Amino acid sequence: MTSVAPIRRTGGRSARVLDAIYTAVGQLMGEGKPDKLTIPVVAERAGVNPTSIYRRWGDIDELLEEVAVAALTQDGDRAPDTGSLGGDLQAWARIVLEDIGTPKRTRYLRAMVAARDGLAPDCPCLAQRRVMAAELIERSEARGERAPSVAQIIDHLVMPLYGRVLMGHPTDQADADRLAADVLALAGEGCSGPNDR
Amino acid sequence: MTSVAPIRRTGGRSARVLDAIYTAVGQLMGEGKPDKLTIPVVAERAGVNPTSIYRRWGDIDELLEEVAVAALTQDGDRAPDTGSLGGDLQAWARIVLEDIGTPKRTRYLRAMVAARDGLAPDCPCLAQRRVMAAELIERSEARGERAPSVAQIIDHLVMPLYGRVLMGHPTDQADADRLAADVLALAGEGCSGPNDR
DNA sequence: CGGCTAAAGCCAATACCGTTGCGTTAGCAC
DNA sequence: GTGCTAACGCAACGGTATTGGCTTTAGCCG
Repeated sequence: MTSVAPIRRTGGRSARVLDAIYTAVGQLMGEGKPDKLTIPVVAERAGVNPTSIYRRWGDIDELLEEVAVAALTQDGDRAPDTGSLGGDLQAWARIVLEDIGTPKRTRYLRAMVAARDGLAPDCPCLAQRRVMAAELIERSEARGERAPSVAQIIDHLVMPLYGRVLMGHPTDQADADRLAADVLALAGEGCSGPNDR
Repeated sequence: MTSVAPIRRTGGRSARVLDAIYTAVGQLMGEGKPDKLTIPVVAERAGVNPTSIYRRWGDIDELLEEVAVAALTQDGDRAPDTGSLGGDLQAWARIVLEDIGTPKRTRYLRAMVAARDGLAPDCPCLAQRRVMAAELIERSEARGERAPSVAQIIDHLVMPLYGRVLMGHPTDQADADRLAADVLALAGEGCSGPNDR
């Protein structure tokens, strides 16, 4: 059987509905606990029929995950450029903390983690971070400095911040600064071999 | 008003019911996603009336959180004692990864994170880790070695592991080893001041 | 512009969850 | 053993999420 290509309709109304749903989820996530976040509620807030949501996603968690990754992926933050790796790391650490530290973003993060099952090669919400880290490193090496690897920055700067936020551990700018300092120290010492993971 | 002390009944039947519920939650968590984990389901699996669960916890999330912290707190792991800080860190990193890397434990971790709302001074699932870290440090300093702080070990060894697991990022023993090596390097260099946070 | 049909809306039926009131069982203290 | 009552089991209720059938709207293509 020659299965005909299903022609998607992405424009006009569909786009409008989808956008309304996204913004509705965003609003509701910004307001309170995700516990009471149910499909009928989202539908009403979006001025959309619940059936549409059921048809398109089928499950709240799927919708939540989709919105969460969308929200966590598009951070238009520019990588800081202070002239030194230490300054860049510190500034960037503060930015990341500021970003994921807001209640809404924290809920998004938790929702995304909760929705996750099994192993996925790389989490979409870290992709942007990797790009940023790589940019910092590149600039640093262009200046002739010793720089840590992307993996090291992710593991020792981003992961602690994400972990703290996820666990609800209070974290302030000073903590971010210390993490940045530690990573910088790690770069200065080539102790752990090539470490180009 | 002399509020009479409510005499709890912890023995016999109550204990049996509670144990059945705990094991039921454990089984169900080991099987699949927590999405479909509802009170009636747990009750049926435990051979217990749903009312008992509602009365005692009132909410699934509370029950889940309680079981999760119970499961994540009681790790009877002995802190490894290899004779050197580097060896201890590496062995411990492997243990921790082995622990939280199992599907069941990972789901527990995710459930606990999802249940979290707002900021709490310290996450119960990290308390035991802190104790272990402190023990490692103590032994190390007794040998006259330079040791990192507890916070550093948590931030740079435990958090990356937890973060990776939570995000579903594939992690193997080699990754754990590298993290341990990095922390060790961090200890060797006193770059970031006293750092006794 | 007009036809085709994907996608949204509407409505009713269903299923399941959470809740409450009351009778029954069985710890704990004496 | 006996009494008291905490904790469990049972059953019925109310509400809300979910599903299916059908109609209506409006993208996309010629």
